[in-house]
Amino acid sequence: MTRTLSEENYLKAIFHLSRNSKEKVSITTLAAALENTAASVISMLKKLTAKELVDYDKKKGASLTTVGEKAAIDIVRKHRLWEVLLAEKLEFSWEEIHDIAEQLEHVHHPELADRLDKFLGFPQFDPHGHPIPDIKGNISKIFGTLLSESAVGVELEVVGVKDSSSMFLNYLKKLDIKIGSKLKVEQIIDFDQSAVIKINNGGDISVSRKFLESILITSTGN
Amino acid sequence: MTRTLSEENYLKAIFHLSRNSKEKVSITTLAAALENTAASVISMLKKLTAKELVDYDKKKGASLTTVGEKAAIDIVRKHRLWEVLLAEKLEFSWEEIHDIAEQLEHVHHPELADRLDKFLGFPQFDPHGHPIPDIKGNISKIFGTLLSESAVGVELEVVGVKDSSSMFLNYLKKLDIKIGSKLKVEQIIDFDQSAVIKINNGGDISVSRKFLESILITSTGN
DNA sequence: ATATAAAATTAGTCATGTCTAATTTCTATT
DNA sequence: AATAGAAATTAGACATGACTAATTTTATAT
Ligand SMILES: [Mn+2]
Ligand SMILES: [Mn+2]
Ligand SMILES: [Mn+2]
Ligand SMILES: [Mn+2]
Repeated sequence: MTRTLSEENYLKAIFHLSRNSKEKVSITTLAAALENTAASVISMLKKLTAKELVDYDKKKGASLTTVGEKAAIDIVRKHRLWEVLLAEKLEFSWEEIHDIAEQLEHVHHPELADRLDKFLGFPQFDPHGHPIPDIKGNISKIFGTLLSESAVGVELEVVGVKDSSSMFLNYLKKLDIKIGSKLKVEQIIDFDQSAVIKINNGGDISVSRKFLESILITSTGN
Repeated sequence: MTRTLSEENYLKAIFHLSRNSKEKVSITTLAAALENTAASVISMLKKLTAKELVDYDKKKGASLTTVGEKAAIDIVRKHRLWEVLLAEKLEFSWEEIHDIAEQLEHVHHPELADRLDKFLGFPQFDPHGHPIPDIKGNISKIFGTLLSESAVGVELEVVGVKDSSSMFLNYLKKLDIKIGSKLKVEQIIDFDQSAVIKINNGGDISVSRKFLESILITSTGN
């Protein structure tokens, strides 16, 4: 009953996608997330359904069974713990760790996650600000809200990113934005929902709606 | 030009097998080492030959090209560095680390080995006493000689194992033999080349020839 | 030199996981 | 209700890396 790399990636994708919208995940959505075709997704979902890791066919869309969700959370836990090790111990930067963790998350050993967890001092969040499931699979609420939901003029602090791709993180690096950076939304452009923001009380720059939806912040009073 | 897990395991197997005997490796030998059939080995060797990682067909047997050897050493380096991390940082024991490292060695990132190396303080040997290739691919001579080559009555110290399988290491654990343990060969049985040995100046036990060929020792004077 | 055994090779099959190209089934909109 | 477009599904192909069952080649012993 050991899972293949592909199976694990499907489970994780379903987990993340149904986490946001809370609903069942469509073939099309999964296909886009995994960069596979709909045909491939369907055949894998059949396989996962047979293994009782996924509920499908019912209406439209897939969801994880209890066992499937447990497996997915385990992968996410490993992924985020490895990211902490890569960043804190091996001195990899924000934009490098995700792709390496994407490989490390598939290393199997019953005790590995727990040993890592202990060695790292039971971290609560990974370097991108995402909560690390604990040994029992409990996940704390995500910390912070999307920058896109912030009011204009309020002093904000970056607590995480929604998108961990190296493309996005390299962009942030160029803008000198990291966890702890100060942001302020100066204005929203009605036309396309883009915005002008101020970074670390420095100069103003213009960013897209997509950008605003990829950063997690908290308000720091004011 | 990224290598698959299978390709990497073949390269590593050829490397280890040609290291001992210094000669080209036969299909049969490789098949046994990889627990695959001869037919499978041949088709993979053709593939690796086409990729110019292996020289084959010539006479009988396979050997690594310069590029292939570089790749193999890189995998061995990662394997052993990960073993050090698993043992020293994550507190895994002798017999657990090899199988996990077998997975970790296939994680790809150009800087990963070097970062690990630095974090671990540039270890020279892995927890089984095997030399870790340095950043340039240089490998120190293996430390110690086989227990099977020791004279009777000489005080010896365990410096490593030749066989890192959990089956063998669990056996050693039961015998309370680890790196640093004291051994003495009391007598060799002519009939089957088995031996009676003394462990840590304790009781005598009888072990097979295969056992004697799986332990690396140094003489400690006397 | 010849028979026998071992080793290498070829041919064909299979499981996985992907794809493309139909085809079918929904969903909207008029 | 009819119909265009989107989403899901099916059918068939393909790459990878294994396998089994011949067959051929090579080595060894008489
Ligand atoms: Mn990540
Ligand atoms: Mn992954
Ligand atoms: Mn090992
Ligand atoms: Mn391996």
